[in-house]
Amino acid sequence: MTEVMAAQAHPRYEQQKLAAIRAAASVFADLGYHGASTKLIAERMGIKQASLYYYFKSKQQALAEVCLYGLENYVERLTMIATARQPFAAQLLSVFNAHLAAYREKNEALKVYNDERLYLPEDARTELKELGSGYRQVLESLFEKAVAAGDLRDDVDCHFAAQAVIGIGNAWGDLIVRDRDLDVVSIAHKCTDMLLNGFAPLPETH
Amino acid sequence: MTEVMAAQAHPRYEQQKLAAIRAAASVFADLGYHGASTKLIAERMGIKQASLYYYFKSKQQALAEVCLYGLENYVERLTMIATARQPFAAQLLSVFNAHLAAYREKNEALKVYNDERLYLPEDARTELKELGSGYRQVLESLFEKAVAAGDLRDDVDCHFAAQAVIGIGNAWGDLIVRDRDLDVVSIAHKCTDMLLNGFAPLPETH
DNA sequence: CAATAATTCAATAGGTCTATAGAATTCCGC
DNA sequence: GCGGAATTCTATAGACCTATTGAATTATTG
Repeated sequence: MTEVMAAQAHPRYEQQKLAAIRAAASVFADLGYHGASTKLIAERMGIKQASLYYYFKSKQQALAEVCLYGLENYVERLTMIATARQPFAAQLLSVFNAHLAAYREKNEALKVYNDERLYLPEDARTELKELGSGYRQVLESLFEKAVAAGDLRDDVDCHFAAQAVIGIGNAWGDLIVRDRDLDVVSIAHKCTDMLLNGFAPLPETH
Repeated sequence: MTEVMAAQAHPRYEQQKLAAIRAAASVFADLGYHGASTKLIAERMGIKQASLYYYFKSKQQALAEVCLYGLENYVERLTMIATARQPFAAQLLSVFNAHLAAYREKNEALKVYNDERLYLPEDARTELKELGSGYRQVLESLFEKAVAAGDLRDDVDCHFAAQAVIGIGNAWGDLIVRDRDLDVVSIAHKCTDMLLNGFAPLPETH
């Protein structure tokens, strides 16, 4: 309700607000929303617990903002990939690369979005839901176009395919977050190859 | 330390202990480990909060037991599938069927194992780790055998493949838990087809 | 540098949670 | 139905957590 938050223009505020979101993302990612304490979030950004409430109205709002932050530019990036004029295989590779790179860069916030958003109240979730299901829909229509263009088998279930891409991406995303040695590019290639060609040997083409 | 727990033989105890594990699994699945309260777990099984401590030494022990319960027979079932004499494609289908069916049957405990086990202390996690990585290893060697037998391309990264199967299975498992209308068998078929043949159209075989 | 605004703080109210202790109740063989 | 064991209960200590309040501090601007 207070317009304090809207009174930006102060660079310090913006900077600290971002630090607060990042700290919250980090703690939520480590301990989960319910396991996290505002004290720890504040400590991780170097202020006292009560000061956090200068940037968040409540712990729940912090979660909502972390989730939004995690999705920032995420759907846009996918849309750009989907509208680029490229062979489908290259697009799919870009999708995996972008998905996995997002985990590596903003890993915590995205992880929080995936794992903790369900603890948000209904109304806060609807805003996210649009963004999130937007992601799946863009992916789905990318597959549909590829089927129409003959780049994919015409019996492909595009809804299934989109879910599968997200599932694989998130599964590897989690592993990537935990193990910094894993190579994003290599994994993206393998995911793409698996989805396109499968693991079965090529039939004899004589 | 107390031997009270070991003094079984009382059918009532076994029955209530199981009910306690199931109630804990249910609440942990809904709210996460940290979001769950012993009060709610007790309520969901129809007793008072303090009575729960007759069955669990602590909330943490409850989590450990739920996770173990979630993995029960899980690796065994996979091992049976892997050692059966069947075509690889049939085995892979069985793997997905078993994985998804496990989610549907004991969905809560398995979900808890996947999502909440990281909140267990080191020592409690090692026991689970053996079981869990056993699962991946059985899967991995199943792929290795298939490669050796020529049922799969010889450039398949079996570690990657095993992780992918688990990732896809868990992703769909989560969806299955939330939407009872989804058809396990149909999804298992699509997963198998995707992994084996990919989505790309078959090359012309003229 | 004075005044004003922005940011951070200490202190705490009020709530919930885990786990324990010991009393009350239920169950069961006899 | 009696007596002891098994199970469940009430009550509560002690810890932690969120959010508020109003004061203290720091930054900014004229």
